[in-house]
Parts: sequence; C-alpha cells; structure tokens
Amino acid sequence: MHIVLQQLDGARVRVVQLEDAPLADPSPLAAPAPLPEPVEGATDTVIPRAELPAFVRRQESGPVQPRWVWDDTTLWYPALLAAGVRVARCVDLRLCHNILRNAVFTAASELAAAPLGPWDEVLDPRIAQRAEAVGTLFDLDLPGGDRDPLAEFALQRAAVDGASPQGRSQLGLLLAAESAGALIAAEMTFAGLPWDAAMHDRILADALGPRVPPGVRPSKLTAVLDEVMAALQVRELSPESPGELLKALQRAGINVTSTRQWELQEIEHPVIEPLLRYKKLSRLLTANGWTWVDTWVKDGRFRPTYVPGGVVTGRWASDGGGALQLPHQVRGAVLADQGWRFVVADAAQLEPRILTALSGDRAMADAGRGVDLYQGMVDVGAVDTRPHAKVAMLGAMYGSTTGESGRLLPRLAKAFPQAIGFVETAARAGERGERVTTRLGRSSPLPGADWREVQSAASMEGANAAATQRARMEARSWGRFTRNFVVQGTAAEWALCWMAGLRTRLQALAARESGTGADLTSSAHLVFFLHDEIVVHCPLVQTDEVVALVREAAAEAGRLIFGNAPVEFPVTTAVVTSYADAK
DNA sequence: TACCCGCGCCAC
DNA sequence: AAACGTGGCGCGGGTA
Repeated sequence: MHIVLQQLDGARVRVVQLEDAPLADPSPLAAPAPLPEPVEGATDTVIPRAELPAFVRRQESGPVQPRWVWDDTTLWYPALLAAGVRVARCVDLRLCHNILRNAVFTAASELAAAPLGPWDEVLDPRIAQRAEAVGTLFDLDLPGGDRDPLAEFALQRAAVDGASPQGRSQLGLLLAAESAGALIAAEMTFAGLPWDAAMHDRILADALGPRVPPGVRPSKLTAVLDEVMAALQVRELSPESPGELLKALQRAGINVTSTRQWELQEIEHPVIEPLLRYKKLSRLLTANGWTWVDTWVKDGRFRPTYVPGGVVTGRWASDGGGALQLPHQVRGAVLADQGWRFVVADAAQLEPRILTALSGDRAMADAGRGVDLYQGMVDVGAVDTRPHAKVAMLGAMYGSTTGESGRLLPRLAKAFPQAIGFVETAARAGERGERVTTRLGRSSPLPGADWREVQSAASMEGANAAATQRARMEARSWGRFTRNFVVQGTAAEWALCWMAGLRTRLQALAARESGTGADLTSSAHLVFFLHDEIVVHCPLVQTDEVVALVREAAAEAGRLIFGNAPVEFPVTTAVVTSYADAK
C-alpha cells in the first residue's frame, strides 16, 4: 500500500491512502506492483501537521508497512526522526523524477516529454531544512510549492509501466534503492558520526602546535615555513598564494610550471621536503582544523548533509563539512561510544568487480574468485605484479592512454576481452554523443549544446585543423565520462542496495533485541557511507552479528542486480574503536 | 562587499 | 604509476 503525503500549508497535511496491491514483500527494495489507473479506492483526508508523527507511527507498526510517497525526503523525514519515528520505505518523488526524466528506458514517456517543471528543481538541502523548521514551503517562497505529489506519482508509475519488461524491473529496483538511500541519508545525519573533539584537538596540537585563533599561523607551521624560507633564501613568503610561491621557486632556479605536489616531488632541491610538509600541515589546518570542529561537531557528533543522487553517476554527494573527503589524518577522532564499536566494511575492488559482472567476462570472474581481484589477475597470468594490475584496471575504467597504464592496456584487453570491450563500447557511444545506461537504468546526460556545436563545426566541409583537433579532444573527453559512468554508476547502485539491505537487517536486529519503539541510536545503526564503504556504530555485543549482516547484505545486493552471474562481492570488515584503525 | 573562478588537495 | 573518472571545499585574486 502507498500513502501519499502532501503539505497543504504550515499546519495541515493531506493524506491519500492508495488501495493498490499490498506489498507482500516487506523489503524496501521490493518493486511495487503496477498501479491501477485511475487510482481505485483512495481515501483522501487532511490531518493537522502536529499529528503526523503519531499517524506515521501507527501505520508503521501495522503488519505490513506502507510505502510513503512524498515530494522530498529532506522535507519530511528529519522532523519524523526528531519525533522518534522511523519509516521502513518511501518513494522520493524528486529523486525518482530525476532518474526517469533522463532514462533511456522511459524516453517515450509523458514524464520525459513534459517541459521542465518544479520536479526538476533541486532544493538546497539547507533551505529545505529551514523550511522544515518553519513548517511550510510557502512562507519562504521556494520553488516546489506547486508540486502535486499524486499527479507526479501517477506519471512516474506510467513511465515505469510503459518501459520494456526488463526496464520495468530494473528501474523498479533502482527507484526503490534510490528512495531507501534518501531515508538512510536522513537517518545518518540524525544519528551523526561519533566525533571526539578532544582527540581531534590532540591530533591538531601534535601536528600544528597549540590551538591558535583563526588567521594566526600555528607554531609548528611557522617553524616549517622558516625552513622553507631558509632553503629559498628569502625573508618573506606566503606559500598559500600559488602565484607568489611559483615565482619564488623559479627565482631559486627551480623549473616548475605549477606548485602541485606531484610536480614538486620530482624535483631535487632542499626546499622541496619542507615545502611539501608545509602544504600538508596547512591543508590540515584550513580544511579540518579547529574551525572545522567548531563548525561541524556538536555534542560529540559530526552531522553532515548527504545528498543522495547528488552526482550524475548516482553517487552521493555531501554538502558542508566535506563528509566524503574526511582525511585519514583526522579519522583518529572518530571514536565509538563507551561499550560500543564500529563495524567498518569495505567492498573489495568494487568497480572492477562491477565491470566483471556487467560484461560477463569469465576470465576476470575467475581472477576475482578470491578476496583480492588484483592478485587474482596476477595469478591467472594476465599481468606480472599486483600494482600493475591495479593501475591497468583503473586506467581502463578511467580512459587513461598514456604512461604505465596505457602500456599495460593491450595485455589487459587480451586477457579480459569482454571487460575491456565493455568500457570501450561505452566510450565510443559517448564520443558519438549518445547516452549510456547503468545496469539498473540510470542514463548519462547528453552532452551540452557547446559540445555539439564543436562537433558539427569540425565535420563541416573545410574545417580547419584546430577545429578538428578540438572536436576530437572533446569527443574523447566525453567518452571518458561515459566509459566511467557505466561502471561508477552501477557501483553506486550496488552500494545503495547493499546499504538498504543492511539497514533493513539492522532494524530487524534492533526490534528483536528491544522490541518496537526503540530509538534509532539505541541499537546498531549506520553512521557513515563512502561510496564503497560503510560504518555501523553498534554495542560491543552486536559486532559479530553485524559483521554477518553486512556480508549477507552484500551477497543480496549482487543477486538483486546481477542475478546468478558468477561474480562475488567480498567485503573486508574491521571491528574497531577508532575509525583510524580500520585501514 | 559579494560573487566568481582557477588552483590545489582531500576522498572514492 | 601518472595526471585519466566523480565530487567538495578553502584559498587568493580578480571583477561587478
């Protein structure tokens, strides 16, 4: 059963219960049955906003949880979580719209043909949260105030129902997984990542010296800067200014075209070592120093905003705090609560394994039989060393043509023709300006008008060499994007299914242990997600079970997306008190 | 002062 | 190993 929620004004919520086929499968990943058209037996009521949490709680405690249909999870779920209410599953119409609008599977649908409208607008998550606090969208005059969730839901169901049978089942899973991801993102923000500010301060003091006010250079940083200036024989230097630094280096006779690490590393000069040390410390100070802690850590928790579907490929993005780029340097401040542990799980070589499954490459499947795919590639005789295997695979998936990975590519293509052929095909499609599609049906965007103009200009009679070269360069560049899109995007789908399956299992575990009504954070729960890695915060006694559930969910994700393809998705797990000890 | 953009570096 | 995919973000230095 679906229940559609619509915010009418600050005080009232419209509730429409659709009496469509009950969802016998309780999993949030279960694809819904086709919707009768017109909607039969809907009950349409209005309730006060204040009564919503209690209403949702009642529905959730029934024998079969409904699927909540709402415009945007960020507008509904934080308030429910704050009221102590969790939901099992939902349809996030905005996220689903975004997928269906662009998908090749639904290209012929009414939804895809419609002009851009309020469902194509991306609400700034921070504004959305402010709206939540205020209680209404209208007061803030935001885009999205004129969204009709019932009509949109019908359009989306029609789009999916009109796809091919294959497209229907793949998109059904994708939309369910994407929506589950939206729930998880909100729950992770609510729970927060345990963060010990005192430990963070110790890490900073060790590296930089005692805390100083913003704008003041810490003592150890000053000392390193003195070394740099001495080596350059200058009295003043602002290394934070690349332009100034470049000039100073050139004056000292160092021939570099930029001040990037990788270029400086190649230089033999006494200034290089302290300069790189300075850059490292300076980065720590500005990106994750005391200001960062003050801004982002409250009550022992780091609560970033995750943005599901924020990346074209379907990966999550984050907004504020740099959640998806936490340097290893500060992960020591991520400490489990007393009597609790982190279960840190990482999908081993996820993207090459995804490519194996996508392409059905038997030789690569054989190489991936063990936990280490790259070592497996060495063992089957495809490449000579593990580092070579890794750089060659990454190069193949990113579209590298030069250097070591370029040299290794022919051997890789010989050993794994289907896998390499698969990404090459995706690259060629992109070079022609065509869309490519992930396993579950997320399609890449079409290149923009500029790109097309460059291509057509080059194909005109009498096009000059520069135009032709530029067109070829941009075509190759777009090909690298589509080449990577199919792999990165399908990996993101696998990760969503993995995480959604784990979430369901953790919820069941919590219910078994403490009955219903338990708070999200009183039992094992997800606290962090990083593309192919998840962190569960759990009581010590639950760790063994959580590790087992993580593996179960990984196996299930593989089956859901690839059926019985002979590809395994091993996960490495670590049970730790500090995140720094995970890897 | 508010924005914008290139640079550089962090994550995967 | 090399500069090849997706991002966020802080900074300096420019412009409106």
